[in-house]
Amino acid sequence: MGVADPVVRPGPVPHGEGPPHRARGGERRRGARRRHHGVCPEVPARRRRGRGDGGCGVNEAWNDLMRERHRKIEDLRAAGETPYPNDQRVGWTAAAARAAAGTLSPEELAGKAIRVDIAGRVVALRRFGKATFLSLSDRSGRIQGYVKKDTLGDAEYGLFQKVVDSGDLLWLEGTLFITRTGELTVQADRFRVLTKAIRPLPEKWHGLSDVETRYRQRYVDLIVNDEVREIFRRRARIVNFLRDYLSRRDFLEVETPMMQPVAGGATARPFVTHHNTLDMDLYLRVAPELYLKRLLVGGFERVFEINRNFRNEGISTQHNPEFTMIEFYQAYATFTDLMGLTEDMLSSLATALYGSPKFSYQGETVDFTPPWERLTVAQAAARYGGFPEERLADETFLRETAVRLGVPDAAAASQGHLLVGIYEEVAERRIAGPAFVTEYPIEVSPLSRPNGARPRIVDRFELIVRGREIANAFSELNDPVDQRGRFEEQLRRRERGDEEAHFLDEDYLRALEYGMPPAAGEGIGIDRLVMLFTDSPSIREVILFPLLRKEG
RNA sequence: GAGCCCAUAGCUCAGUUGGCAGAGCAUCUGACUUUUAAUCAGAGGGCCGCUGGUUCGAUCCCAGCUGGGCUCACCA
Repeated sequence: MGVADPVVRPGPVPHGEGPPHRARGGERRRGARRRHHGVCPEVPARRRRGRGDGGCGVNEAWNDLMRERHRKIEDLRAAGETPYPNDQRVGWTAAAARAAAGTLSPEELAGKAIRVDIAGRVVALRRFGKATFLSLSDRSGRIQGYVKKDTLGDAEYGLFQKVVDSGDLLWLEGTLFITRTGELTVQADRFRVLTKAIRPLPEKWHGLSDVETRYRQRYVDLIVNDEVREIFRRRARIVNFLRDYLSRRDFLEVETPMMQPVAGGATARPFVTHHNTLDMDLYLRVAPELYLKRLLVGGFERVFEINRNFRNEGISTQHNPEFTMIEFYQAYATFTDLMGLTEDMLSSLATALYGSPKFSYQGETVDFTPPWERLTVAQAAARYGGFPEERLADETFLRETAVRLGVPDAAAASQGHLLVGIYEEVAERRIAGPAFVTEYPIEVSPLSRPNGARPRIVDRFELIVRGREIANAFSELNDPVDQRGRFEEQLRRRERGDEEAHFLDEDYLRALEYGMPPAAGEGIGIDRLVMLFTDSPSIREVILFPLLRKEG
């Protein structure tokens, strides 16, 4: 290697000329780092130790902490070890070791001399010269390891001291015992570095709290913040519960296209992508609805899908451009059947998670004990807006109120849009719930079945919990002629500039013409449900990798 | 898209009425064989987000930009 002292010989630097030589104080160090593209980076002389460390192979951008750790990789190699072996089998987990120890007293445990071998991330190290305690974290939890010189031997213990850092992945084999302070511990007589970490872990006490770093480097967040791991474990549990619940009731799980030639099934702006070979524009789906109902036509009378939808709209604590929904459809059922199913499903889920249908969200109690409140859109608007309910049937009143409340496009909107606009403005966010809001106007529900007695409203409900829409369900429109008329109305809206209006899907209409059984369908926002059940204030806390702008 | 707030060491944060940049943890050196935020002594580590402006001098004041957070708008 031998980069002869690269530290700077800056040529004459014209005064007052721009970077990188603006500040004289910083010049030496900066110069050293910057001036050697593609060559071995500079390592302070006192750290070189003539061992081929810190030389070529070391990334220029690495800081001293990382160079130090890279040096330890060379130390490992010098001791005949590889820093990234993949041949180590692991017999135990932390939880298995705990289970094996059970409630044995320290003496009983010592008597049984249980041998275990575990692997995991070193998340804490407490060194005492000739002995070291460490905390090892694996998929099942944490367990303490104890490594000491007279058990390991001088050479092995010396290597351990020299190369093992917090953040490394380590394998230990030894005997279980309980320390004086009562902690179950693996007293190791063998160890092996399974992966040497170059980057240091965040601080042990405050951990990683910078929200941006937590989302961008979720891997670090998951390493150090146990409660974050717990959120995503719980998310998996929730999804499994729902899948199991529906499967047991004879629903078939299916997967339908995420890339669709026509984006349908929801009022939303889609993302557009392109298939090169077919030279065809495709939309990322905004909903699986129209495909799932094609399956009803096909004879799968109960289907569900758990998957992502994509909506090219705003980002907030409630919205991520891609989000997960479960949608399910049941033939020969109506939206009122789905109210019962939803009450049962979600109260059972709450009970599975909390042992009770009651739980706390952001300091408020949510109670999923059935039956849940039912109220109409007009009742909710009247109650929370302080209007007499009769007046909400009067178009002039609706329009004036909507304009006053700042409902978008209130001047031109239909009566139904005005009512829903007012409801959303004054009522939705104030409904504590769980509540089924019903009697949506037909204009805002182009895929729903009209009510038999009152054709201006549809047989639909939204489930509101803590002011947020958690689910949306309706009896499905299966009259192909009516559906074509609804699509055509959506096209007229689109022509008037409504980018969220539905497209007309000819193939879907063709499917309806073959006959779709009467059915009801429901979509539940998984992310929002998980927020509720993990007490998370932001949707980004329950999505592993939320969308962020490109890193600067 | 708009308003408000934030950006300083690997992490968590102080700070400078504008004058060579600070702490704790982490790292390195030394002591230490039942600790768990181990302890003790010493050392190193900074493009103070980026680009300009003002100034003798900017991490600090001003402007623009980038990224993030919250609220609002849109939406589920």
